[in-house]
Amino acid sequence: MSINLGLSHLRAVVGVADAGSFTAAAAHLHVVQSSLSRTVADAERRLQIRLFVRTTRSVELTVEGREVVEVARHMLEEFDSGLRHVTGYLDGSRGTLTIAALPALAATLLPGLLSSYRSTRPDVTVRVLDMLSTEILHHVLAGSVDIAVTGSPSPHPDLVVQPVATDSFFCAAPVDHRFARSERVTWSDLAGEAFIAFDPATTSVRLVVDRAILEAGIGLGPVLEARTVGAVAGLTAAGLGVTVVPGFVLPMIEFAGLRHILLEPEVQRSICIVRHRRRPLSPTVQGFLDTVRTAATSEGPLPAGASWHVTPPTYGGLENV
Amino acid sequence: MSINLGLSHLRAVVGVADAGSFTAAAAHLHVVQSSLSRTVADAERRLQIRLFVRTTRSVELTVEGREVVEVARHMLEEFDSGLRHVTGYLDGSRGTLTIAALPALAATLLPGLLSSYRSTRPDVTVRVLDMLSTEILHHVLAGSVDIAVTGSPSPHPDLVVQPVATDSFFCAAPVDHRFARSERVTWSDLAGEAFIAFDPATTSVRLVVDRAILEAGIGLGPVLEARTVGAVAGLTAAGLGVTVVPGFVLPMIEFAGLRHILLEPEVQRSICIVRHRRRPLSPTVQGFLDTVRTAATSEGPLPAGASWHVTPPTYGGLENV
DNA sequence: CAGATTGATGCTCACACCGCATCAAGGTAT
DNA sequence: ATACCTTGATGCGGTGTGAGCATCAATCTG
Repeated sequence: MSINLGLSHLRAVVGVADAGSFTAAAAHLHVVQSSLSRTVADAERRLQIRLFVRTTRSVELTVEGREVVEVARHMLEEFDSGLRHVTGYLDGSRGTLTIAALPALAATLLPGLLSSYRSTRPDVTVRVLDMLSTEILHHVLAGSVDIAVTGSPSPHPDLVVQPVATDSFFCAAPVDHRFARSERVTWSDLAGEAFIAFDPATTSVRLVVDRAILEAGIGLGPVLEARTVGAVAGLTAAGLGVTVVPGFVLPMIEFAGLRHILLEPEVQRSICIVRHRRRPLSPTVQGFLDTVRTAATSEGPLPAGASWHVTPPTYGGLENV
Repeated sequence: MSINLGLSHLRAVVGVADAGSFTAAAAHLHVVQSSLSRTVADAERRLQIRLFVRTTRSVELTVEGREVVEVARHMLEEFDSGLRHVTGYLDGSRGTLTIAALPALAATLLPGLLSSYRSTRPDVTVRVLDMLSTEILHHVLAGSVDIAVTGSPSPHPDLVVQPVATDSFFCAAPVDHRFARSERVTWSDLAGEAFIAFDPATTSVRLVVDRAILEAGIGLGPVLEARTVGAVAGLTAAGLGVTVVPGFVLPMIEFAGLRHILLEPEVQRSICIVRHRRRPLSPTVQGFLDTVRTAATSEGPLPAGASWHVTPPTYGGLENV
């Protein structure tokens, strides 16, 4: 005989737990305080347990309350994400496609793909949200985007990942730098070099670069950090150091007149399409995936150092996106 | 602007999809048909999409309906299991402990543990549900049991698995069989032997045995299948063949007066405690886990071929149950 | 063609939920 | 110390959702 709790009970309990106050939670949930008070009391009555200890001045979770809230929060997240998956899918059926992508990919890889896609489905409204890689995965999991295009995503049981391209890392240096005249540059050559790095909090590139530096067993010279591609390119062009960027970023730093040299040993990241395992594939999404596959097999143009990951013609064994 | 669907809508839609009929689904959901008809229509109105094509004689899912139902089903499963986790946890706080276990473990391993547990918490009501290994994991995932004791469970992201013991496999033979006089028996020795096997549909032991036989690269003689330990032991004692059982089953076949010999190379299965990652640990569950740890470290008595998996005193790196 | 069964619809009613007003209790400020 | 403010709880009235009952049109069956 399971206890009958509704969604409103869960939202009320989690809301109060998060806000730490009935009044604040009520405002946040767009109901009046009295209603919320009743709903929480009702939940406690149904569970036959006290979830909060209230004094007239403060609200605190009980031990049991803390556990219940954790489970309830997960239930609500699952419910809401399910709802978003459904509405997103239905929007897709009505002609909307929402894609999350890394800024560099949104600027270089996506335009060509979307141009091809537009020619096959001119009626579809496409939204591109450029954001950081961790944010991207959250959006896919939460169901607020149809698919995502990102680099080497961390595995997750609810995510289906399909590599579509690989992207090599280059050293970019000002034209008067000694690297600009050399035929080849290795990671070890970066030892002691003044370096312009991406902000680790905002770009996933930094992670890969740090790791490669670590594996080369060297130390950099003075490091200068910047958040945007433009700033990094500008600082590099000004002679403040060299930098390392993936191939898909090269077109975006062209303006600065830098020279780029493939770093050896070659370090690659894979560019992947990520979608939620349980999100139904709407016609618009399916169409986009078809476009990507066509582009990959026909080897459409890509920036230097990047290449399509050609999907085998038969999908046996491989998870079909 | 997300669409506002309630649990009742989801239950109605999934119910109709499963029953294939409004009337049947209404009966199953304990509402009248008219109410269900309205609820589904309301869900379709809110989603602005047709989920079912109805003739007056049949109901069929649309393409979109099929996708929506799949997501909705998952949402309901998640919701209901969350509810069961909460109520199960609260029951635990009130003094109830529900354990799922393989029949052999419920008969041999659990009694001693529960006896110790009873001495520390005499007020707790303990329920033991013995069932097959696949069923066991379903119950843990669905939240209908606190924990489970089973052998080598398949990994699952929502399951926390803690090995507590290992169990070796023995060949059991009638006293007048040649194996009964031999010092050692290898898996290869089983080649061509008449064999009493467990029904593969009802016991997980069969899987392990089949695999070991396969790896030994031999074929058995005539195979006789039975479903219960008693039947297997009886058939073996009657001279109809030899059998292979794990150590925890040995006490249960003692009555038949069989001889058992450790099979070489030694094949083991690990006996594990399994719990749901998000299920809060009630005092009763925590107490039982403490009892198990105490029994393991004090090396309490076990059947032949079985040994405790002593948990390292520090839990660094290991997932603490 | 008559009867049975299907899902949809008009009607009524009950209950849950919401908002407003108010209260008691416990902090805060002068 | 006392007046004031903020907190959560509660009495009350209104409303909307959802349930059940009765019935209908459409269709299948014999």
